[in-house]
Amino acid sequence: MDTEVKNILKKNGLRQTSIRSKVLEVLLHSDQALSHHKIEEAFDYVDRITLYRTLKTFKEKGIIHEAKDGTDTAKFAMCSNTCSEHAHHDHHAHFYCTTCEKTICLEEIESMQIDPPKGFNVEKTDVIMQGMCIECNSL
Amino acid sequence: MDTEVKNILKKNGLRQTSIRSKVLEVLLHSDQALSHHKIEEAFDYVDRITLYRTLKTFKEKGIIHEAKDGTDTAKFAMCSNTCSEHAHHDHHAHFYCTTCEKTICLEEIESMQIDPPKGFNVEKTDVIMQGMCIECNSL
DNA sequence: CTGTGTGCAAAGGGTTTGCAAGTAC
DNA sequence: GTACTTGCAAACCCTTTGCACACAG
Repeated sequence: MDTEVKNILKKNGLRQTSIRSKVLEVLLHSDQALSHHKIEEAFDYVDRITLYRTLKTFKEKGIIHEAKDGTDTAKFAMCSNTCSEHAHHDHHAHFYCTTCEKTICLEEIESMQIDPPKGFNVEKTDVIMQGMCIECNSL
Repeated sequence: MDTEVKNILKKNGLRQTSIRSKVLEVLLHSDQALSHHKIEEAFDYVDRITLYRTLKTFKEKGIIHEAKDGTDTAKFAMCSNTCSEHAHHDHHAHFYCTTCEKTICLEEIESMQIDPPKGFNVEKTDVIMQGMCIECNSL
């Protein structure tokens, strides 16, 4: 049914299982980065530990990225197509709306554009904004 | 002996206790943001729970700020003098060195300068850089 | 003396590890 | 059939809460 999901798993040498498929479906159709908890809720029931491992596997394969949003729980979102096992490219800012509690990837804000101080080598930059998102603002 | 420590506690209506004084001393004389764990190590022995509460109190009073550095544990550093109970100003970037594992406050990088997308209201922006710090670079 | 601070026990939440049973290929 | 996945139990770490005792003011 969802050939995109199938392809992603195949491309990464992962077996087609109902849990993996469902996790990918949920993330693919989400406009926001989701917590472990939210993903868990999308299932009638899923073993929490298995879900942790699934997410870890996806992260290692470069299928999803873990977004920090300033809250204590990590959020997960699909990587752009250019990501792979050895090259992640989630170099964008993340916005956490304190009203609706959504975590949104801001692809338009390239986090790597910020210059570090002289003498510092930067491998990775995270930009986390908190405030009110465009949807909550227009209510 | 350390009048600065005394003054900070007095100014914030906190009692002079050995734990609080020591925590402040440690943070005042540190060039980096320290984890709960590192602060704990500065003591011969300190009750971990009490230390949590001490840090929480300091944070609420605006004496210290909690820096996120991309690792899973929070780091703590002194606030600038302009911070108070109701107005925090730790609007600077933080650098985590993956070599020496230091977390450094980059006061020169104002995190609030980054513009959010149209329609979004930003209350707080965190910028976290990871890489190699100036000291490790010159070795 | 009074209220703030501390120490200890317990509990809660998130996450990982080990192992046996199940399943994709 | 074989290796990868899953499910369950247990454990680990970080952090918070409750309560009795200790101590700064």
